[in-house]
Amino acid sequence: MIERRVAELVREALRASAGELGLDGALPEVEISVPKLREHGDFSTNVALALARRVGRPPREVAEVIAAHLPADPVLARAEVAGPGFLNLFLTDAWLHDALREAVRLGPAYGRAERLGRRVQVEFVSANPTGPLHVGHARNAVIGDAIANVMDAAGWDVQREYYFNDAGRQMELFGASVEARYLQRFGVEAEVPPDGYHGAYIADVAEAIAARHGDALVRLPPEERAARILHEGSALVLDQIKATLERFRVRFDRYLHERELHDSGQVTRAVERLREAGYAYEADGAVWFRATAFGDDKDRVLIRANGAPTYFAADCAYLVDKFSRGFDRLIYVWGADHHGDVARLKGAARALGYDPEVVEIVLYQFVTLYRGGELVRMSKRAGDIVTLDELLDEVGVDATRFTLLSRSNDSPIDFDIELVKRRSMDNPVYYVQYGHARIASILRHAAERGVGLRPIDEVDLAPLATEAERDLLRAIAELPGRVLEAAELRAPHRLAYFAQDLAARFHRFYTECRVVTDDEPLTQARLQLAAGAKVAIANVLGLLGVEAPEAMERLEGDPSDAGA
RNA sequence: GCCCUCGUAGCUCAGUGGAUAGAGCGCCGGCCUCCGGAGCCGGGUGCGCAGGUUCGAGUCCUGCCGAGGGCACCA
Repeated sequence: MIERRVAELVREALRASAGELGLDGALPEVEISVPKLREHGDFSTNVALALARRVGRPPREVAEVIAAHLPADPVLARAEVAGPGFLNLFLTDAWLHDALREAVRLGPAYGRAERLGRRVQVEFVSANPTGPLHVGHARNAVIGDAIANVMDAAGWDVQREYYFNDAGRQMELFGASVEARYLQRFGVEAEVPPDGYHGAYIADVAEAIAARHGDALVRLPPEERAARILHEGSALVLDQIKATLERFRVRFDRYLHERELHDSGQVTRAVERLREAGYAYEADGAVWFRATAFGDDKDRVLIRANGAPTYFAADCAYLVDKFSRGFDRLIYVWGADHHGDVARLKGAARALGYDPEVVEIVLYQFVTLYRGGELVRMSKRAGDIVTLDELLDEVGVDATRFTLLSRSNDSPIDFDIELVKRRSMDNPVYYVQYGHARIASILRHAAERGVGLRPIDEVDLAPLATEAERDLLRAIAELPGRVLEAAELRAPHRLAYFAQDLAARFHRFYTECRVVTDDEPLTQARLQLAAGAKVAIANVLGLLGVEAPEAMERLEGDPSDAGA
């Protein structure tokens, strides 16, 4: 990557000027940034600013010294000292051409870093199997999925995992709710518990069980019946969740059931381990975790007075399980309503003897559904929800994913179904996809005219000289760095913005530069540029889980459609 | 009350301590003999308030104001 090469040049210059600057000890970190203004060069570094105090000389003077020691390099055209002491570097076009060649040659692999040999687990969605997924889960799903994609591209070995909370009170309520509906279906008097689940989907689950067993379960002893229905009901919901996720293009390497942690004794062992470490104690008949030792507001219950372990106890067991699998990073994707649990989870990690820095929580704000400006109220208990499946039926996977990834995790999202459905500029996903389809169209057009893409190493790229062409080249060249950045910051939304930037630069290029002309060398160079842009857009969309179409339907009322 | 997140253009939002803070939407005006006009070009207004750290603060720290969320032997 070009930034690395530039940074190395600057480091060499630093080494060479160390004597003159009276610089002893370690060299400072060299940061390379892309200036906002063209006049400030292709890349810029602030080392001189950072170094000025240390060597006791004015920053501009330091920058001059470093500039004078920059090694000669075919990629480096010139360096300028500017502003308070920036060192601005102007490169030859060779680096832009190299980037384009790489994009075209590598295709789908362009922007993928070398393997780091580091392992990360991303645990996300992890919704209870008590009902269908909705938009809130959808945001969790796309954030986790995109972070996994992006970290994979950045060189991490990623494992995606879903944790089913299929034990505990909520599941019992779910089971009791399904059971009531099942019994009602066969004319047996039964009530859904007041704090149970009242949605229509509960009746659907009951119906599915009835379809399988008829009224056979009615005659079972109550305890056995409850267990059967809970088990089968949650399995049915789970299958439905998996199907929805599949459709949403979210895949997992592993599903872990909380039940297993209990049945295998891992929960008991984890609590025991906390006790041995001196971080668990008994009081009021319950077993407590000394969370206050780690900055939490209060101590937390591990085992209730009635002997039942809490979810937190299972979380501790899961933590032990995750650490035992040797990950370098453990990422949890949580809704902001769980921020209060962060301290105790990290505390648990420390108490169990692990490095809490390995545990990383990605929090995201809530999604509020609107329809044409009108708030869509949702209550899961009352069963008044718009399911993710319904949402996907109505607005589609691409628009849903892109929209949910187009805000920072910290920003709440107002998801207006009518707006996201619209194929308009309220909806940038189509702008980006259109860019991709347009390039595909150009390439088809060229092919029809008998103009094919030659191997890019045989093509002279020097004809790419206009501002629009160079801007597009730069965007393509920036992609690998953007991917690393998005991965490091766990901020996939940055790629959603970058995708729009890429598309915008392509659209301007398209408007200003005719690709297929009688000028053969120019045509060939521009075709290669278009092909590189296509790769870049496709790869960024791919990381977001959004399709890059070869063609799109023309809009009704599109004037270009009139004569076609 | 305590804790977390957020407050940037009329609206919705970007902006990992750097130079003149950006994009889309909306509004006004231009651009199709030609590869897809779902496009392109031009037009302008803004970092909630007050301190502090720094050569340099939208970004870091403190306080205040405002919005959302969390403070269970619930998830």
